[in-house]
Amino acid sequence: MRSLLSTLSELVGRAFAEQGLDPAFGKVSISDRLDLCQFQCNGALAAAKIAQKNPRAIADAVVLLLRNNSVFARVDIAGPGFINFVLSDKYLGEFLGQVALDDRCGVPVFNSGDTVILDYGGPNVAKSMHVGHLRSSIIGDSVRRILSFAGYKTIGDIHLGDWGTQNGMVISELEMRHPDWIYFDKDFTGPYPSVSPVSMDDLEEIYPATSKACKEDETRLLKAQQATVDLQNKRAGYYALWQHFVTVSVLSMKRNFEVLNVHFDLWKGESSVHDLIKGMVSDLQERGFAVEDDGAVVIPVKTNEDDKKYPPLILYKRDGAVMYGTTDLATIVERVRDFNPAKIVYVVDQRQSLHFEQVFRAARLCGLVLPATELTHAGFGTMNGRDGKPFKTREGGVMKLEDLIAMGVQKAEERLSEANIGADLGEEERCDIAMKVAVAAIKFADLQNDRIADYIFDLDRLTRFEGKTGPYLLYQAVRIKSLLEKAGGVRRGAKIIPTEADRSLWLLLTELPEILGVAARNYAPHILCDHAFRLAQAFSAFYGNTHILSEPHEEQKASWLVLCHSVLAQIEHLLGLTGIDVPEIM
RNA sequence: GUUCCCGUAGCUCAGUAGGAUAGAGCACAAGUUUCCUAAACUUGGGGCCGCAGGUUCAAUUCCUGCCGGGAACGCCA
Repeated sequence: MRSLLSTLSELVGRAFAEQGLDPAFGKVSISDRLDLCQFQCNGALAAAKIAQKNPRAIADAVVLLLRNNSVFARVDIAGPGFINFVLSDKYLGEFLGQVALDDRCGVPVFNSGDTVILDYGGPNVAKSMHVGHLRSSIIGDSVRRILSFAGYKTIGDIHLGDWGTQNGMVISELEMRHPDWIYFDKDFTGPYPSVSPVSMDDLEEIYPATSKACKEDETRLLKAQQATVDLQNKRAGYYALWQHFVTVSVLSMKRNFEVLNVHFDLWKGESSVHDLIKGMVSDLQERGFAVEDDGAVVIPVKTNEDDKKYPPLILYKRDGAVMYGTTDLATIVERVRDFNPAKIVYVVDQRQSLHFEQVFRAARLCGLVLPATELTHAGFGTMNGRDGKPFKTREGGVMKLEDLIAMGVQKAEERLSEANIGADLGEEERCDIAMKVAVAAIKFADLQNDRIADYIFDLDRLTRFEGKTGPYLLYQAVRIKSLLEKAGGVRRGAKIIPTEADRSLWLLLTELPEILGVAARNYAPHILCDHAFRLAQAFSAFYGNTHILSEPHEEQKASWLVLCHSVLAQIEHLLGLTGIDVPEIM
């Protein structure tokens, strides 16, 4: 169904058109002055210059055409030419009646199925997931849900970091520790054992150790780089060992992502495109885009359109290894070939903006994508500690994701016991509720921030349950669920009667389509978080001074129950788009 | 040095293609529970929207410069 604002804008636009003005001037928005009106149109001010008329004169003419329309209870002019609208309760009630019956909460489909590929998550093989991986996963997952709801066909790809130097580091470290392993016997022809010789715990110890060693010792680093080249050339033992790293790491990742309710359609990685690289590079060399420079093969990406200085994108290092720019470019080739996407959106740390600028420029320069294909780096800011530096635990390390979640769960469990909620439930169900509360707290605390800005990671804030938090929203939703259950359900199609007590809340329910449009256009989940909170807060105020179940007038009670139902539906929908589940009780 | 991002209340942050009186949470002060879940609600104090110009009928929002903070800048990802 159409949104209220677009319907009103069209109506007002026609009034502008009748004066020979662009109907776009009729754009209606939510009022900034709710004390004066519900909706406003500022078009008369903008039109004044073009029409060479006084804005009030234009507004007067528009108002004259609209004043007797039954949609409005009031249309008037304020200040220099703002046109203010108050809807008739009859129209508002009828419109909201349709919203209440709509399973999309009144949100139209914005797009008829263009394919969008979302690249997010991107954890590295052989490293454990820490809080730093949180943002990419949950922002990306939310953007995927938003675009999917908007009508796009979405494909979420985790794009594992599985082909880089860290693998060579770990392999060479293992070779030094266990030279007798058959993986390092060049004469061994296989098959290799099916069980991994290393566990995730082993890898968590090995990677930091080898990483440190490589930083301190150049010959150690050379060894790691050589192992990387050998791996990329698929030396049998190394490749078999690497496959174990991937299996073990992916298993651990899946556990984390399941808890976070983060979903991927594809579990591809940098290594997935390895076989495409050789052909792609030689093609680019033949066409003159890729050139040799200082022993490496690069694509100069500086264009003449601007005088910005960009380093070239490196395809092959001097030692013959490929880099993530190479795999990212090849991945574009693969995605275009397999899915012909309208957009590819990368939800990756903002600090990589230069890298993506290089990759995107290279892709366009070499004609690897159609000009109309959107390539976007939807970057996100760094999680900093209180000192403004990237977050570290007190011990100086990074906090593991599992530990963070466990802290939240423990706090939620304490809360349940204190309030004696769910005492009659089984251990498993109580655990499920605590998990949902903890995940809501963590996700909401992160997602409510504008994606691009750095933000202060505060443990207390991530596990806080009061105020503008995930648990607050869950709590409001749960309260409504409980109330609806006590009321014995909602009468579908019940007449909606706006009153002083609830009108502002009803009006809030008309805003969802535009909110979603903004969130989808800007890849901005925080817009949804903010709106869900506003809804919950407005509902809570209403709930506080209105006793619904004891209302004697049946018509009024039925209208309020529709209100409760609609608020719940929208909150659940908004939370669903951020990947937050609402429990039945809490 | 070059480029990018950020600067809004004591703190953490919103402000959705420029609009009328800039909002929320936390913290602080005072209140609310014989009644639908107090993880709640109500009320209060708190702001040269970093600074200076410019564009505009209108700038927290767009442009330029400066100041302050962060980041990236060829063989890590």
